[in-house]
Amino acid sequence: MSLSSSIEIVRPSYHHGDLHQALLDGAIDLIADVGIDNLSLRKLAERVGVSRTAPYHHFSDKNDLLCAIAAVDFRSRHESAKELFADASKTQREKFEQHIFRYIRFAVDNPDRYELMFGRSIWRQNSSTEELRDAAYPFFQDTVDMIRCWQDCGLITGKDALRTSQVIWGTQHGIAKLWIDGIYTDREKIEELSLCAVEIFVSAKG
Amino acid sequence: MSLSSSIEIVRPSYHHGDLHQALLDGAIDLIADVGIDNLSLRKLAERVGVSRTAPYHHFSDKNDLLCAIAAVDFRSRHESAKELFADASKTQREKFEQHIFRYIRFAVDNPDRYELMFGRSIWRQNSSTEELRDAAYPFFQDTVDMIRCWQDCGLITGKDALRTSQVIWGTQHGIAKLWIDGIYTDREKIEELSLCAVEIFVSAKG
DNA sequence: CGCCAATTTTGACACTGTCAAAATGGAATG
DNA sequence: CATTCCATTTTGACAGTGTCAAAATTGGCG
Repeated sequence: MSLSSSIEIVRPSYHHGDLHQALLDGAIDLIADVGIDNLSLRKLAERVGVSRTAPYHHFSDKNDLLCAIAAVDFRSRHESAKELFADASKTQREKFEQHIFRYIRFAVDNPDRYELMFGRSIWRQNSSTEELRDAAYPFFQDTVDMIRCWQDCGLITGKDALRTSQVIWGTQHGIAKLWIDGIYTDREKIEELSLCAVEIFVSAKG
Repeated sequence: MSLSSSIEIVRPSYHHGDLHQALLDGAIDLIADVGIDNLSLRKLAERVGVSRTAPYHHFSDKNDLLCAIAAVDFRSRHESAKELFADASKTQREKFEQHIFRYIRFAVDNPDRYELMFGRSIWRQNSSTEELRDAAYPFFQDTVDMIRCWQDCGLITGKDALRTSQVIWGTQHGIAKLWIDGIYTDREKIEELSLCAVEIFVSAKG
């Protein structure tokens, strides 16, 4: 309302500039450094320059923080998928192939972030935050709609849109997970593997 | 060598009867009780009736113990798969469907055991034990051979045996993981989902 | 200025995996 | 039988974790 308020940067919090955001940024940095398994709230607090328990006034517990980080990536993936689907310069077949490739490539290139997004810790037994679900479910829903469209135009099998979509999602997820968890080790062959999957789904029109 | 030795039960260890085996058995019990995430060596030691650090003389660390438990299940799954494949009373199509169904059903019915077998903790960054690899790799290899056979008899697509096998494995693993990790929640539809996957792979013969 | 409430810190607790050193007890040897 | 030996087990300890309760700080508002 005063003159100064229109110039000053808004400070949603008091002592720290914006500890909430700083924690999210710091967490992503820290995960990149030490991996998702070695992420601890204490290390994060130290990196941000704050005491051990300060984060608990912005996130109810560790799970809450993890959900918030994952939500950021879900929104980003959703945007990427929508952008791909709206690209008029590509054929439907190219879009479907890219859909499969991008998903797996993101997971393989960002194993810790993917592990967080789809790992059991944030989803198991109703521990998912409302914010997380609000970010993830529309992403899932839009993916089903995309698959349905590719069925309607005869690119892939048309028996049941939801089930087919879930099978394809499972395939992407499974390939990504097997590599991330270190069971399947041959990274150079991931693209070849993705292509094999695409061909199976495209050829399955009966 | 003496008379008594032929009657007495063999005791491979000294103080405890067979702590090594008791730890393996106790761990499986404990996992069933508290879940894989809440399994701790201290709780395990207490349940077996031994002090905190006793297990360290039979397993070099926690990872070593986890690998040993997983190895037991890998051998068991391998036997089950071989038995199915050798069943002469079933058609190849029935065997393939059962192959998919059994895998996913085992995972869904024993989420903690499956999580241990295929979770990142025991496979990531060369932390897998030689015993674990000796149990798991032959299982993987035989699975590829089975898929190759189903390709040869024209049941499923025949482009590349190894890649196709990996895609199918990925699909099974992905569906199982999405359910276990709590992302896909509808358990009653798991069978329907499995069947949808089977039909896609079977119809994909081009 | 002084109060208030949001924010942060300090202290503490129970729990984890794991190392080092001490204790134990069965087995072999004299 | 007594003694020594060594695998086995225990005790003690340490660093690290998530998280709660209470105290302290700090900025905004009346």
